[in-house]
Amino acid sequence: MGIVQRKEREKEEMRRLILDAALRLFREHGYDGVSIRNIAEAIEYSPGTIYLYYKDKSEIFFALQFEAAALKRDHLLPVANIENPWERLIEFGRRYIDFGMKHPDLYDLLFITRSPMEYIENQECWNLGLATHSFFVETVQACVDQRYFKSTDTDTIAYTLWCHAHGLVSLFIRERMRMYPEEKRQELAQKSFAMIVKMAESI
Amino acid sequence: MGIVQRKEREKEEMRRLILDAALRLFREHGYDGVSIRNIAEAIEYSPGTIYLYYKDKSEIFFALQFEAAALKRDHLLPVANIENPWERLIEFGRRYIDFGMKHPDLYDLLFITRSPMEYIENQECWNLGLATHSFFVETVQACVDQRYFKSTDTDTIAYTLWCHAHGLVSLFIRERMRMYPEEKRQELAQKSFAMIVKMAESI
DNA sequence: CAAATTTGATGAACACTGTTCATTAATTCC
DNA sequence: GGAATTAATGAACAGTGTTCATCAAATTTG
Repeated sequence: MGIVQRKEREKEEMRRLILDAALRLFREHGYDGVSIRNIAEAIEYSPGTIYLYYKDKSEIFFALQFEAAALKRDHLLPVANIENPWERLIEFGRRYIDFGMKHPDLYDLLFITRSPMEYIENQECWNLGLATHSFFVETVQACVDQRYFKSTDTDTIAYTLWCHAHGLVSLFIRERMRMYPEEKRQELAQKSFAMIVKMAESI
Repeated sequence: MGIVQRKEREKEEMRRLILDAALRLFREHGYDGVSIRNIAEAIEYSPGTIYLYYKDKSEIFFALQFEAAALKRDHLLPVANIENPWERLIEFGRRYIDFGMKHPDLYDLLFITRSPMEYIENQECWNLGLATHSFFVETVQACVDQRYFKSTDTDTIAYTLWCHAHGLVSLFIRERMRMYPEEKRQELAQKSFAMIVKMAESI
């Protein structure tokens, strides 16, 4: 009776096929620049078939968003092994920015795109992001506890650092740094990270 | 021979009519959520008429983006009267964030939305933004000249402050602060601004 | 003033979009 | 092998941006 297992596997493969094609196309042309017919054509199936695996276009987007959140968590996970909270915090920041730079499309999906996620909640994805955010705030809290900062306002410190990192990544990937030559942008980003770390030392 | 003037005026009125309707609709439903037919219906004209005044949908977007840039400049303009560069810088930051909070749709248009502006350049709008950005960097330079900072790396200082402000505004208006209760968000934003100012004092 | 010309607005048409669903083909079960 | 279930199809519907021949009104010309 391996049939039901095989069917399950085939269904999973098909969903994988759709997701991979969709991510590639979203990457290249953006959410609105890609049609269900485009995805169907890419995987050599008819448009209607897509709807046997995802109830609509936004559900494909949600699935990708969830994967992005998981990938981001995995990208940040190694940080948890760093004992010293101050070093952990710095490495968290470095890796957060690194993730955004390396996977602009995924970062976009998670923190910038408005597409569908406006009204419907992508609950499981949100929970994943929440966990990562909690870990971040806890790290800041540990720094506060060990007197790495003069201030004891954990939330504001965490939020301020997050603003900087998010601003840095999103200005970068949404092309709002065109006043600086290509090669200067990366350099500025690195120097700015170093600067915010220095600044953080004196909060 | 006032006919040509009247026609010119009528043409301008029609463009105004279209832009006002478009901005209202974009505000409510986003760029992609609004069709040319929606705009046409709102101003009680046929879809084809729109194309007599704007060559395509993206040109309407560009026109709005330009107006947003002008509005932002006007919002920041009073700052130029502040003699002391440090106070000028702080007030610039406050007003920048204030603009983003008060006009999320316009801020979005200028710094987040990707819609068309990807490949085609909105040159005049870009120039306006560039001028504002130059003014900002010059203010930082003035602070550097007068030894308000230990660091002399004007570009990195300016960029770091911009990252924070942009991150703050864009996290806010793209609803990525839902882990904090409604009333806490505004408070966090204010505290964070105060904190970055304090931090800046010790760069 | 009437005729000719220019202008402004129209809405049908084209190729596209997301989505649904009756029909068909393949597979599984008995 | 025949019945029942499942998977895939592609036509159809209502929407999209955009174009364009057509028509009516306004303007210019004779």
